[in-house]
Amino acid sequence: MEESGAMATRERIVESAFTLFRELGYDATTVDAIAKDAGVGRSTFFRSFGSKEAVLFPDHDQLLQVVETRLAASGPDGANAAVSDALGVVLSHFLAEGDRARYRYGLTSSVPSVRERELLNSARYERLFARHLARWGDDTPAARMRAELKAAAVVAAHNAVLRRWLRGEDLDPLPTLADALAMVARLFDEPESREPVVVVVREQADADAVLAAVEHLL
Amino acid sequence: MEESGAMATRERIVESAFTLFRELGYDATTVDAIAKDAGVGRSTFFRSFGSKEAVLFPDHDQLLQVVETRLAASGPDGANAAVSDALGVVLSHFLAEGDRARYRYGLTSSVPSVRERELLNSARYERLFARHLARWGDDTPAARMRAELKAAAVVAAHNAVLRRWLRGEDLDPLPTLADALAMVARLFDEPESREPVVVVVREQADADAVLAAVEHLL
DNA sequence: CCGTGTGATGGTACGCAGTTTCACCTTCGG
DNA sequence: CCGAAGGTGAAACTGCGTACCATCACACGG
Repeated sequence: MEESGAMATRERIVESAFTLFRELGYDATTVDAIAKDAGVGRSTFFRSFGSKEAVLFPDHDQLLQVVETRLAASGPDGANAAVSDALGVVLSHFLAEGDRARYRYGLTSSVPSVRERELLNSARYERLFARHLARWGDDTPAARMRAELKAAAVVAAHNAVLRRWLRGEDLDPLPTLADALAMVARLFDEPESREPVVVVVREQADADAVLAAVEHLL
Repeated sequence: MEESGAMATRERIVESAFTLFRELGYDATTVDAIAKDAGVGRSTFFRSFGSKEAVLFPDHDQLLQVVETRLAASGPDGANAAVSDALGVVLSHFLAEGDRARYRYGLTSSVPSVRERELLNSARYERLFARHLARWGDDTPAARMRAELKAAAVVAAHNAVLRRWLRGEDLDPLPTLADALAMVARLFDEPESREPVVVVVREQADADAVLAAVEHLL
């Protein structure tokens, strides 16, 4: 009861909500109607989901928890892998939702409050990544700034890839996400001295001396 | 009347709102109370500001408009300058607000709906920058992704700098913003071929020939 | 001087989200 | 059998945001 029963009511509410949203439209569907359709009281709806918008993202909290534990499990070494894994889990979840995710995306385009809720969800992810990226980095202002920027970038990358899939422009977005995160890594994780190195040697110098000079410069 | 008069009522509403928020707290202050205090009807309040939260950011739309025109005025050449200018205007506006900005920041920490509104405002800036950065870049998927990432990064940079100032950790944030944006530029605008360039010349070659060879390589 | 249109305002009523309160009903442990 | 605990439903309530309407000020052409 505490487990499968409670889950069943939750899922029943979500099912009723999406069905009614499709039939009547989001705005025209009241919370009363959803609760009535799901066979529960209005109180139960608000106890299960804090708001009408939240029922559109029923797994958000759980997903956020998964991301949190994955990031918390990593140290500075596996940082990029942890970020990739975490965002891969999130993206995969949306892919698994299928039609439901696509319908919700349609709502974000037409219903302001739904779009806002979506943005807030992204912001929560960004805060999570920023916190762990800061933890993995140095304690200097520059490093903390880098963490903020990288957090914003990785979440933006995920969102851009997700949106492309939602629009039907990308049928296999997981490799695209990997590419995008590789781009972020290339942008952020390169050595900081970027000036081209110019080495001037005697043309006749022997190869070992040249290599030694080059290695010394680098 | 159409200009100074309308502005006066707007400013009077804002003044009443902030005063009452400080006295009673945000949640305990109703829109009715604000309108009554400002000597206008409730209708006028909602015509001037679409929501209770909007009165906390009275210049947001105007500021967004300034940013839009500044970005629209630039071509791909002055892109970084346009971004810096636009964000400088935004940051300067918050600095000019002074106490009001700091009080609002306190609200974002304690009142969820205010924090959410703040995040939504940032998201609007991000969309704006993403649009123009995409316009300035190529029409390839990689370039469009870069535009999304850079938009997220520059807005995150501004927000991080602003937050440091709001917390009193940075008394002169404009140079800090310049530094942060320089970091973004360094991360995003480097040539993609990052291998060090090694130029080999005869030691006795004259300087002009060496420079010509170097320039040719770069 | 007078109608008429137009735009801004205030007032009223309404819908509905979200909160609070309370009564009820389980289920479990004594 | 009983009492505590937690989940449920039914209400009442607050307050935001919207819709509608009556009013007023002001401009314009007759």
